[in-house]
Formats: sequence, structure tokens, C-alpha cells
Amino acid sequence: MTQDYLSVLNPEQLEAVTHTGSPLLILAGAGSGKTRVITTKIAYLIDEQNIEPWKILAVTFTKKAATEMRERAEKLCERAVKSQIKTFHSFGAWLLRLYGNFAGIDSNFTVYDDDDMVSLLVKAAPQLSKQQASIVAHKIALAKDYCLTPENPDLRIIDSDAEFAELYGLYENRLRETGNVDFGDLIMLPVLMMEKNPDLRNYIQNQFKVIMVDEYQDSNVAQFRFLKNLVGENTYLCVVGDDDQSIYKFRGADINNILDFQKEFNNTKIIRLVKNYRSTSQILKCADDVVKNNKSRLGKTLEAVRGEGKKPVLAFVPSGDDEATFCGELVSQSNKKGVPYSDWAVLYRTNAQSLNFEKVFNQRKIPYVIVGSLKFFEREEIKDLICFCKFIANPMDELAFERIINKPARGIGKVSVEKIINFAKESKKSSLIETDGILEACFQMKGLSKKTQEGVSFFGNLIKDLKEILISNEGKKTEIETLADFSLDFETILQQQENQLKEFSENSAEENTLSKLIETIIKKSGLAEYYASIDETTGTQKVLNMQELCSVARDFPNNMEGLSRFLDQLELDRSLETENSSDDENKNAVTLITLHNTKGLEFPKVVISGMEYGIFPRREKTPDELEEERRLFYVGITRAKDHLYLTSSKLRVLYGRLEAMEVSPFLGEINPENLDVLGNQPPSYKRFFSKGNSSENGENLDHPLAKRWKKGAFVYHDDYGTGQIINCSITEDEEYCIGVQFETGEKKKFLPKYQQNHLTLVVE
DNA sequence: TCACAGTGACTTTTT
DNA sequence: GTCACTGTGA
Repeated sequence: MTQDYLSVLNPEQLEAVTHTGSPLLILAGAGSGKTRVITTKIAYLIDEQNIEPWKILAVTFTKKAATEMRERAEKLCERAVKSQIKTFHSFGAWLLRLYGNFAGIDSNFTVYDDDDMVSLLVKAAPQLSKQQASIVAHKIALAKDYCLTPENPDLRIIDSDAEFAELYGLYENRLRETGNVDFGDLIMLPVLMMEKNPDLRNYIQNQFKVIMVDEYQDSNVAQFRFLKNLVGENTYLCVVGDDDQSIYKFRGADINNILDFQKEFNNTKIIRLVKNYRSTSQILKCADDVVKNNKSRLGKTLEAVRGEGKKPVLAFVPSGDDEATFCGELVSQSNKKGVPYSDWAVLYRTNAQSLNFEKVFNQRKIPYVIVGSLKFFEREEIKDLICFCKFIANPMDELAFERIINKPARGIGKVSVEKIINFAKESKKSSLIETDGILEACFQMKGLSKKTQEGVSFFGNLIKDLKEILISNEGKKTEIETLADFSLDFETILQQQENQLKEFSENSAEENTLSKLIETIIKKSGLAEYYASIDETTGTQKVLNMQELCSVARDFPNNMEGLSRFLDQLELDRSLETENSSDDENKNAVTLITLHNTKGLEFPKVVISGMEYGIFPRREKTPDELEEERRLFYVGITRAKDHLYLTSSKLRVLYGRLEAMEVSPFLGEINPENLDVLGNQPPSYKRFFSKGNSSENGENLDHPLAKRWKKGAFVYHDDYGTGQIINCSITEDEEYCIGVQFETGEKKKFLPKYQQNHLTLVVE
């Protein structure tokens, strides 16, 4: 019996779906039906190859991609619901919760994010300033992406300085003391524990018959080793990637994983998918114009399957505000013609750029969603609540403890906090305190002032009470937690976990969800009053935000198990979409999103904003980095199905200062015949296509400001110091523009008209 | 111990 | 321009 879903595939796709046996590498161009191939393959394996669904593992990089993949696979084959479709990190976390004891990790760990890493590092090495610490923390994260422990001599790839290895070691010790893990550990620790314990590795290998990896071009060394360990002799491995879309080198992604795949896995079959079903050929022409400038690529040209379509539009706008207004206008006008808001996506290089769009869209009542903005979880009040939760889950979490012990103020100072933590650590070493770490120390600590003592007791009792409620809701203890042998297979474990969820959804009818816990924390800790008074004086919405977290918590059972799931979800899926204003229509909204986050997504109408040098691409140092930026642009362009707009602003407010911007060199790579250009073309754009008739000498410029700001004159700028004017020009908007070389070596462009407060002429 | 005010650094990109 | 950190005075 042939399945219907096979009949819609082209020959290459069909070959990819039905291929079995040797490892398979699918080189899938943008829009070539990659997700369709993977999801169909899952369905095919289950329906036609009789693979048990739970023996299939499919890993992606983002939660969003995993969710989409699961939904699409389920539509093709109901039983696919039982297959494991997860992100690399969530799969790592899942393994670590089950078998963390092999890596010396207690199962009640929580995941530390980048900020926590920095704080912990400062504690481990107090001589570091926060700034230094964040550089080191970044390197530690990178080291873990390469699966390098502090002892590993190869650590010099990251930083050859012995001091770095030492700091990394100090950090690791401190982290292990807290019983927590960081993001890198979610991959590295499972790798290390499998490599150290062949029995464990064999056992895990036997759990999967099929492993598939999406966006393989962005996998890093640690993830590669993870994969190597998961794939056994009888595991069928299939990876999908596109070298032109590799955009995570900064995070350790190694393009060699895809280039060397054949070497690492014998008899690899390679299938190429180059038919693009997504974008019109006009859009693909631009994409190709851009990406062909990259030297290090396997090289391919997408074949357009759809029609010509409309030429992409390049719009030059005067300012960042105008850019947002332009987009708002595009969206509103099309909406009047019946185009839903959700057809639109506005893409930008940095998160900070979303602000202008938010402002304008709010004014115009255009609904939008921001994808991937961490803002909600970075809010003070939310972090406080999460730290309460973290401390309840893991009483050795000193960072969480520090944050909340004196919030709101209970008369407990830094010194006392330090004392308690140290007391807890000492006691733990001499095993006076067995399980409840710092919490227990709160009760046993002696020698604090009366006021402090009272505060500490209050806090300790609060946590203890909350914890007891959770434990009393635990129900029957699951067998999973005590699992140290390999008697259960993943099917059974997954089944048990599913049963727990079922049990919960029956319980949750009585509203016994984790939101109760959060509510109690808010009320009893005093945070409610504390933030209510702040809200009153500063007009913020902190209390409301805390309520928001309650509703997120509603999906989890009100017990310890639910708590750790809740925390996992928060840490592993920060992308929780934050919606604005009128909640209901959440499905019909413009998407505001960073270019990086668009990987794997598509939209009928796409705007790529901020096409200016310094923003996109950023001022890059190496040709390699520039190529990565170019790939990012390529990814952005190929998200568009029908219409593509590129916007480039002449002025932009950066660091609270108005700066004259130069056009992005990427725009010069697109054949002008492939674009419709709106607005005045800046000289820096024309220059890309003209052959050496530059007129930026500034000698005879006819402008009122030309007499004052002459080439060769010396200037002083508030922020950059002294410098000399090296060229002058006039923009289309008749603004007088000067280029200044500063003593610091920096070169900057200014419009003197807007710099009256910062820039002065130095009279010689 | 805490609240406030002044100063300086800051923008990549993500799990 | 904004946020986080630091130092001072209560």
C-alpha cells in the first residue's frame, strides 16, 4: 500500500524519504521541502518500515522547530506522537535527569543561563570584574561547545592562557557544589558519561533505531560527539543541512561536521534537494546574487519552481523612525486589501532594533508578536520568582538563594548571606546536613543579630512550608527517579512520564496546578506589597507580570516533578512569545524577529530592516565572519515566499546618538536590475555600481555649513575626542555630512546639523 | 543595612 | 538613551 503522502514528493524527496540502510546526508537548499522530507520520513518509517515510534529520535535546534516538526509528523501519522522529537538541549536534559548520577549530577538540578554563569564565576573568582567574567564565561561556554573540560590540553584552542583553564576549573567546582548545570553541560555531560560508561552507552544506543538531525550545518563539536555516541551499529542515521545556511559559528558550530560527514560515517549516501518551492524566482535571484560571493561553500543554485513573482523592493529611508513607519504603512495597506497581519515578518539583526517597530505598531494598533525576546524572563520580578522556584527545587542553589533571601528587605546583609552559605557548605562536607543544604543552614545557623535571625527564620519557614505542600502532592513515587540500572527501556520510561501527565490533567480539574505555588510565593514572601509599591511610584506593571508567570505555571502539576518540568521549560524555551495589547487575536499578528531566529521559518511577506554597514553586516574583522553574515542575509531573503522588502536608513540612533549610516555592502552585491529601488539613493549605494566618479572631495560644496566645517579642520567630539575632518559631502536630503578621523583611530561620519551638542570646531 | 544619585558601559547573533 | 554598578549619607 502506497501512502498518499508519498505521492506529493518529487523524485529526490521520495528517494530521501524511502532510503534505508547506510547513513544519509540530505543537502537541502532553502525552501526545498526539508521539513516535509523529515516529517514524511518519520511517518514512512512507522507506517511502512514498522519502526516503533519511540525508537525514532529527531533532534532540532530550536523548540519552535521541534514543535512544528511534531505537529506536521502527527498530521501524517498519528503514531508519530510517540516518537521523540526534541531539541538537542532538551534531549540532553532529559537524559541527564535520568542518568545524571553517572556524571555526578543529582536529578534535581536546574539549568543556569548565561547571566547565572557570570554571577557564579564572579563568586568563584572574585578578582574578576563583571565585564572580565562575562568574557571568561563566554569562553567557558564555547569550551563546552567543543566538549573540553578544564583538564583537557586542547583547551588552548579556546584560550592558551593557563589562567583560563584555572578559572574554568574554579567555575566548574563551584557549579558542581550548587548541584546545577549550565547550557553547555546539557550536551557535554551526557557525552562524557556515555564515553566513560560503555554499558550506559550501549544501553542508550539500543533504545533508538533511527536518529535524524535537522539543521545539521549548525551542529557543534559537542553535538557531533553526542551523535557519535548515540548512533550504534544498528542505528539508521539521517542528517539534513545546508552549508549556505550555517549561521552559528560563533557558538561553536562547525561546518566540517557537514563537510566531513562522509568520512565519519562510512558508505554515506548523499541526496541533494535544490528545487525551491517557497520563493518566487525574483526573490531567489537576489538570494543567489548575494550568496555566490561566498568562497567557502559547496556551491549550488536553487531551481525556482514557482513563477517570476514581483521584484523585491529596496527602500531607502531617512531615519529609523521612518523605517518603522514605512513598514507600518506596508502592513496596514495590505491589511486593508485583506492580507492578514500574520503574512508579515519584520527581520532585524539585533534584538534592540525591535523597539522602533514596537513603538510604531503600537501607535497604529498593528498587532505583533516578538519572537525570541528574552525580555520577559529578564525582568527583575520574574527572575525573583524563578529563583524562589529554583531554590525550592535545589536547596544548594546559592545564586538563587542570594537573590531572594533578602527580597524584599528582611535585614539580612551580604555578610550574613555569605556566612550562611559557607556554613551550609561546611556542614555538607562533614555531612551534618544531608539533604536540604542551604535551607537547613537557615535553621541551624547561629550567631546572627536578632533582626537578621528573624529574617532568616521567616525565609526558611516560608520555603519549608512551600516545599512540604509540593511533596505532599507528590502522589505515588515514580520508579524513574531511582533508576540506576538499565532494566527499563525508553518506551516504559516515556510511558510512565506520560501517565504522570495524564494523572495531572485529571487533577488539574481541581485547579491544583503550579500556579498555586507561584501565587503563594507572591503573597507570602512580601513580593506582592514590595512590587505593588514600586508599581505605584514608577508606573510599572511588575505585579501584573508576576501574575503572567502564574498563568504560564498553570500547565504544570503542583508537585516537585511539576516544578522541575516548569523550570526546564523556562530555561530551555526562552522563546515564549510575548504578545502585545489585545491578547485574543494572537494568531493574526506581524512577526518581529531576529534574522537568526528565522531559521526554518517562512512568510509570504518579509521585510529585512537595517541594511546598513555596521548593523548588517556588523563591522566584521575577518572574511570568515563576513561570509557568515552574508549567509545570514541569504537565510533572511529565502524566508520570503511572495514579497521581499529591504530597508536601509541614512540616519540611525545608536547609543542614544544620531549617526550617519553607510549602506550595507550586501546591497551592492544584488544586481540593481533585480530590485525596485524606492527613495533617494545615497551616494554610498550609487558608488557600488558607478565606475570611479566619486565626488566626495568636499572642496567646492555649495552648502551653508560648508564654510564652517571644512576639510582639514580640527574638531572635538564629546565622546570621541579630537579629530580631523577628512571628507565632506551632501546627502540627497541636502544635509551636510563630514567624515572625521579621530586620534583614537576611529573614523566616523556626522551631520553637523544634528551634532550641535556634541561636536565643536577646534580653532587652531 | 538601605536608598538614592551619579557614573560609565553598552549592542551581536541562541540553546 | 538606558541600565547596572558604585559610593555616600542616613
